[in-house]
Amino acid sequence: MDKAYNSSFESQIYDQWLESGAFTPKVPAKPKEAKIKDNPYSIILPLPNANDPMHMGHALFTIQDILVRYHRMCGQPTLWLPGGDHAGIETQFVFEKRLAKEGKSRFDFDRQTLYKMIWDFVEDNRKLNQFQMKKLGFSMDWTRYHYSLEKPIVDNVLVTFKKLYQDGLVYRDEKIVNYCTFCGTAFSNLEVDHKTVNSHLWYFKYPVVGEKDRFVTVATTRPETMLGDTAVAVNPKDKRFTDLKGKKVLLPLADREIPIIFEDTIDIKFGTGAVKVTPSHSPEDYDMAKKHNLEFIRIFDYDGTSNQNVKNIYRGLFPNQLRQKVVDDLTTTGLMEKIEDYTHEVGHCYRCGRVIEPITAPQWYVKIDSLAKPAIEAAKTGQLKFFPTRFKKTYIDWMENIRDWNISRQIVWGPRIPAWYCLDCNPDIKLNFLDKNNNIVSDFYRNIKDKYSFEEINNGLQSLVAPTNAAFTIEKTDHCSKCKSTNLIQETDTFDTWFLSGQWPLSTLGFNTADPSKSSPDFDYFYPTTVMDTLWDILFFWVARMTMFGLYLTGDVPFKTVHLHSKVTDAKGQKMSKSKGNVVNPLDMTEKYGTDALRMSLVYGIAPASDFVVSEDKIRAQRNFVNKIWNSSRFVEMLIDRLNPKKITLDIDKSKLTSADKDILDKLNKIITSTTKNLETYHFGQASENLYQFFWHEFCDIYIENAKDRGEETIPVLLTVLITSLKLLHPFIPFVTETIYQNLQEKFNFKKELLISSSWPKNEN
RNA sequence: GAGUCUAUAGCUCAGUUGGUUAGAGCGCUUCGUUGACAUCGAAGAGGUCAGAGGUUCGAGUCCUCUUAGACUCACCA
Repeated sequence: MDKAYNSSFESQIYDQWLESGAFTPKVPAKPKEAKIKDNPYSIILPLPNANDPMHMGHALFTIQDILVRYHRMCGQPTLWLPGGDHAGIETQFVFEKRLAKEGKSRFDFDRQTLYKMIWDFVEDNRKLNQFQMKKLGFSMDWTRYHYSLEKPIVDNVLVTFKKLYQDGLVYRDEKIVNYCTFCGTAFSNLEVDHKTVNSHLWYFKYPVVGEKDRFVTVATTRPETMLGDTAVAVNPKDKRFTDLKGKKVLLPLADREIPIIFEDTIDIKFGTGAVKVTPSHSPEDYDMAKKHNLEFIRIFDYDGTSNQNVKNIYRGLFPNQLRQKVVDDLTTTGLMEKIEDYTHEVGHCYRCGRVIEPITAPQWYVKIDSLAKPAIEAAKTGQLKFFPTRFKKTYIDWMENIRDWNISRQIVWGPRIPAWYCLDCNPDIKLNFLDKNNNIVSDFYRNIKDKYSFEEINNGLQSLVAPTNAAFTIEKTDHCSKCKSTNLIQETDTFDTWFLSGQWPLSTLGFNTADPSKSSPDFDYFYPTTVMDTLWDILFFWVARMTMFGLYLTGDVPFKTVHLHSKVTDAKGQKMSKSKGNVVNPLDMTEKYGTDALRMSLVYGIAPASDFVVSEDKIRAQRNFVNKIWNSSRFVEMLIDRLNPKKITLDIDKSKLTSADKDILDKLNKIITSTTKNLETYHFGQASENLYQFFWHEFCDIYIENAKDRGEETIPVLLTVLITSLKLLHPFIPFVTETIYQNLQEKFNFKKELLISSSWPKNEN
């Protein structure tokens, strides 16, 4: 053996594991029946974004590898299924940043071309990502790898959409959505970051119609939206306004008359007690408008600028520009009463960081109540378990307050929603496309149908906006069943990524949504999977959605236990992310200290679901531990050589044990028990710490030191403790333990087997 | 506004259902070894376990309050 552990063995060892088939469990002929007897163990990998190079968050998949290696050694058929996610908006955002560097934008391309470009970009990175996971020693079944845009997976997801539609759970509506005008898409509530912003509260006066010198003063944080006001609301109990019943006010700068409405939800104490109502740009106002049947006037377009619904002088401005102009004009006309400092929460785009514009837009929704109900039940009954258990409450709270899910995104990168509109039946569809000369055309179909052929429109299509009353079919047909037109165009909205990844456990295990009886044996054998281990920050995004889909489609949860692990932070306690530029590359650490050292340092001493700071010191300390294991093994070999025994055996003669022997064997049995228990209960930090202590300070410092003065009768105990320790340590530090194990087999002619496939030790007492 | 979590050695953190002198890594002091060990070993300094009260034979561990910080969720102008 070499004098020090050398991580250059790693790739060779990994290949051995791969070739042995240890990563690929066999599914028996009758999976449903065999399942009960075999007790298979399965984990679906939280699919990394295919465009993402490895970061420390991915390195935490080590936790799953530990679980998988442990259960495999326990003799269970074990599956760890890897994958890659196209990651809709995330990937398109990254790609658009690259375009911007070349001075281009998404508007320079039709959607087919843009899609192809992003596809190629992802393909280049996808292989890298797989290579990196292998480097970290992850014992995933690569024969079952899936990518989220594989045709069968997408097809299955489209079938789910149709099923939801047929069950009356999909609808279109034009509600207020969280719209990012920069990213050009709507987002779900989860994708909005609320940030505290120092701003102002503007007080300005609306003249009461028919009453000279009488005004209603409103207080607002968004003066610019006043151009879209369609009412002023006051509390019916507010005596200051009771005499205004049935009156109207004149909206300044717009010269429209708008009603005064009475609404219980208005806080009498806030501001002036009178609120301007802008139904198209404020969620609360939207609700009020629906209730009171008010007019909707949308003054901002989806590109973020003010539109034709405002006077010419206010047109074409971004919200902050318009704000300045409105405030100026109100001031010069003497209607501005006062401006106060005010701090409040404003929604920002989680992706690009810009202010979210609440805006009415037609979108696709999934009715969520009937899906959430069984998912709540599953958590309450324990069909779905959480670790740490406190997340059960978080999960249930969120589920109980859930709102309908906006599943449409106005981006290119992802499967398009399978709905087709007949343009001739729906001439009010707005089309954005590049004509054959690459000029952007943006107009309603009715205005352009004579100018452009359907082919020209469809080929250069960027996006369309169909009114909510537009008729559509969810099957692609040759011609419209009503008017026989062949000008059928597919919805350009794509699915929220989580709509697709929410079905990941089903898709990857071969569940057949159209005909469940035709699902693959993998599904019958491994579903529901055993554990879902993931970062708690996607509990709602992903875990909740998977649970709902799983229960809706199969009647069963997709996984029995949700294990939520800690996030990796930098030295300052900040979450590592590419945008912050504080990413520590785990692969650099493996180069420097070896994969095992990195893996061990990731779990050593961590508490479940608490933050975890990566430090090089810690990795270095574990490197020393790995080296200690290496050298003590080497020394055991040397000791045995020196003793030159007649026969080398692992059989322990209990009648001849010294007190040192008894002591170490007793401690070995204890560490077997505690490690097993700790792994079963997800106490990886404790397990690794105990093993570290045992191996180094009990076995090396005491027993091996003692063995230096003994004869060959020490050999069985020496080797038993060493080999058993290797097995216990294997899930944590697979490479060094496997290397030593094979070395010992070679040297002493033991039976040949891979440590990865050896059996988990049992307490002999 | 609602909720969750954290507060233990100079630093980063463990401490699983309450039970003998509270632990690890790094750092620090002294000595030894350099014939297994990227050194390693032996010994040691360093903590009123945020503060106050309570439950208990017994609390870092359970309960209440206070203080400080972190995070999550949220359509209040």
